[in-house]
Amino acid sequence: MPSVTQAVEDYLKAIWRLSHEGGERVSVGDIASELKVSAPSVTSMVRKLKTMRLLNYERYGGVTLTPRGRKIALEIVRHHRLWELYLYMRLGVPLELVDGEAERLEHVLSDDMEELLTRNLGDPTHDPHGDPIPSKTGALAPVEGIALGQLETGTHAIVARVSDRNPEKLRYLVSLGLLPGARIEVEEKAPFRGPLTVRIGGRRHVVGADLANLVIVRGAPAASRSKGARLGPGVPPRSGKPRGKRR
Amino acid sequence: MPSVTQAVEDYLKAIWRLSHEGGERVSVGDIASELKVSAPSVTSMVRKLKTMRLLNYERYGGVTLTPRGRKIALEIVRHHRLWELYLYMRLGVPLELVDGEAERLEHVLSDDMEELLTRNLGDPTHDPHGDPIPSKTGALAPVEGIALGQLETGTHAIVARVSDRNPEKLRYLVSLGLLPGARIEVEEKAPFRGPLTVRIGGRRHVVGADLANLVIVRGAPAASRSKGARLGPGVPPRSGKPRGKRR
DNA sequence: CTAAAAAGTTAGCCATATCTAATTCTGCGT
DNA sequence: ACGCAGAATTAGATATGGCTAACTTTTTAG
Ligand SMILES: [Mn+2]
Ligand SMILES: [Mn+2]
Ligand SMILES: [Mn+2]
Ligand SMILES: [Mn+2]
Repeated sequence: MPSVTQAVEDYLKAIWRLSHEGGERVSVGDIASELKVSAPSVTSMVRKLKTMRLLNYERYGGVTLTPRGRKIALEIVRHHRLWELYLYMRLGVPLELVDGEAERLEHVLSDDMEELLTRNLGDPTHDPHGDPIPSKTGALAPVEGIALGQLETGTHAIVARVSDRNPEKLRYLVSLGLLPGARIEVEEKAPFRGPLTVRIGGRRHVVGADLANLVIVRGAPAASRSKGARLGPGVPPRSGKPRGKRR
Repeated sequence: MPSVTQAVEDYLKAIWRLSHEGGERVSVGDIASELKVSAPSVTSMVRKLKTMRLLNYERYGGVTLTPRGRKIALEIVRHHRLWELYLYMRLGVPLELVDGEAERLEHVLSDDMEELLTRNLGDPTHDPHGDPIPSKTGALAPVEGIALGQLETGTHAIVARVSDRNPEKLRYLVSLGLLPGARIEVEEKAPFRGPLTVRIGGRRHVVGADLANLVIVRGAPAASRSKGARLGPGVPPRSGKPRGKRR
């Protein structure tokens, strides 16, 4: 009987993320901090979601998503990441702002619009932070790679993903040029979780361990020419025609 | 103390429209039908808006917007029309669908995004139906022109505006090519609110009086070169024209 | 093994926004 | 001038989602 409101969508998405994509059990307290609401609010919502058969829940026992709940969560994640990419590529919204904007837009995306967005972006697979975009059917590519902080001195790599949980930190990472597609080399790594000296596009930067662990990298594909270079915003701000005529 | 929620925004926008852009008094009943809610809902909302000093209201006396209320209404109208134009021009959303989409998106547009949208569209002055877009400061160009139904036989004109109140009718008008920028000629007008025979881009159509009054036209600027031709979507959305291909 | 601490739940409120049914105004027609 | 029909308001209820304070269960540490 109850309907899928914006609050319901945000809860399901939060639980999906906290359970590391839908598997593990999630505690009431974690949901509360993730969504910045009180624990009683979570208990009450979680009981409602149970009656809607969107998650499994026993008192004092944490929650897991049902297939139906996961389906809705993935749909919202898809909306979120499509909007992020669109805003970044086509409207030139700064990377550290796209998450906040998408947080509201994700609840406002009709099927028609989703289709148009998808086509306009050429069936994209990843959002501008490097997170995979769930397919319409709910398939989700795995996030491959390891944390920058794990790399040894001398390693070359390409940034695959940057966490967007903290806009401040993301802003700083962006200012270093440490974003998806960037080629990097670890010039030095101090021991005991020490900072890394990283070469990024000509410049050298020292990056603390905490920050370095927000960045996921994958091995550089030999020293060939830039293949995986994710393009920045393609916004020639008032160019009439969106390039490719879709077939 | 109460805040400007989505409901508040929709009420203010409705009142603004019903009062013909903010002047005349509006009755509770009219607001109720416009928003498709019950009269008691309106009474209660209107009392709240009064405490927020967004409108003037006395029991049994109808309402008018205060300057603060009008300011918010215009901001939402601006959002609405910017989104409409953006969706139409850049994403290829069919004209008869943009209003519905914008109805939700209008509540989700940060200042940053509004700025980007505006720039991307080149400081537009009119939405795709031909309605003026309020400026950031609240200035609004007047709607000039007369209803198509008023024209006499033999008149040439250019469509300035098409009402979007009814998606079905709009869809039909679009199929006739009767949209902003179109050059037309009234070939014949039957008396007593009779239908018009109109030449639109090569083709001849018969348009009933009711429909004809949804279309506002202005005089054709001599028979010079097409100046006012409002461009269609910059997106060749997989077909030439936004021929709505509903599922 | 047991007693705090931490986590979670229940109880009771509040705010927002709607509705139906009952009541009260207002303004019009006779 | 008055009564009545229609418009508007009041009364009372429902649904959603959030909060604090108080209580209960589980977990952890000594
Ligand atoms: Mn993201
Ligand atoms: Mn959200
Ligand atoms: Mn419109
Ligand atoms: Mn709206």
